[in-house]
Amino acid sequence: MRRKMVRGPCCEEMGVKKGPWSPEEDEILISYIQQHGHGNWRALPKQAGLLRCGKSCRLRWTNYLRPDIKRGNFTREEEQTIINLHQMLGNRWSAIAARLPGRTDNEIKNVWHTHLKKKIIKINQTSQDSKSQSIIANSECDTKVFDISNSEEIVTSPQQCSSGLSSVTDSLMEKGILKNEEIDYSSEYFPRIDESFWSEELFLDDVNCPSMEDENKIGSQLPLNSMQSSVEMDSKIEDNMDFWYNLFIRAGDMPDLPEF
DNA sequence: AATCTTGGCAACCGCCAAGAT
DNA sequence: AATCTTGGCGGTTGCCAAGAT
Repeated sequence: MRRKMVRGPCCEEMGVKKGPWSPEEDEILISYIQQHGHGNWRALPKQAGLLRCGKSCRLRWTNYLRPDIKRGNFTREEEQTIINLHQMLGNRWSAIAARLPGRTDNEIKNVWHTHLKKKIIKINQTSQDSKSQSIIANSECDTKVFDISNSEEIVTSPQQCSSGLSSVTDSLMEKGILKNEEIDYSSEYFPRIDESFWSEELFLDDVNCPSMEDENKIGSQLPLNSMQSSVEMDSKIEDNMDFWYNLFIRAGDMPDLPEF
């Protein structure tokens, strides 16, 4: 019988330090990597003279010490990008981070859980009140709502998307991913994040939500509207990741929104 | 002023996939 | 082919500061 390999925690060794990094440790790690590169993370702490496990060193470097890390608050554009990409990819933080230069998956995950999710849930709850038959109302009002398998419409407004949408869908149709009859281009399928999303007060009476019937009509091939949980769908999105991302870049002519 | 609660974030844990042996 | 090692990822935890009571 084949046994599953199990590895113990990487920091089992005695004397290995855990918890927050001190400035001195940071300095040692930076200095070592600048001189030698990181090479083998497991061997690094010993060679650098750090009482840390390799994994801890790698995490500290990739999430905090790397020179190309961008610190500070996320811009609205970055937040919008996260929302859009999360809509496409679900909780695949590293894939999302790859589209946000200088931001780490950990940071994006944190900002999602602490800021963005709350805003969207607030919208979702308000939408539930006003649109009982909508897709959103059909979703459970907890964090699962935003799983790729069950996420609802969080995309830019029709105005924001319209310029890029037709070329996007054209291309997908060329590739055979999307069929013309599966698409309804009418703007009602694109509930919007408008200025109310970015402010503390939400005015959501006019959030556009597709009905279940509409959703079925659209089918399962349009990632912007109906994220599907299947691996097939997932890979289609992945294959066209740049394409979808470019859509959102093109759709970036958002209205001037107030600062937080 | 002291205590409790909440929110934000850095860091850890466990699992998995890929590459090496 | 089987086993081992490593790096990467996502979920979760725990600490700390700020705000509320």
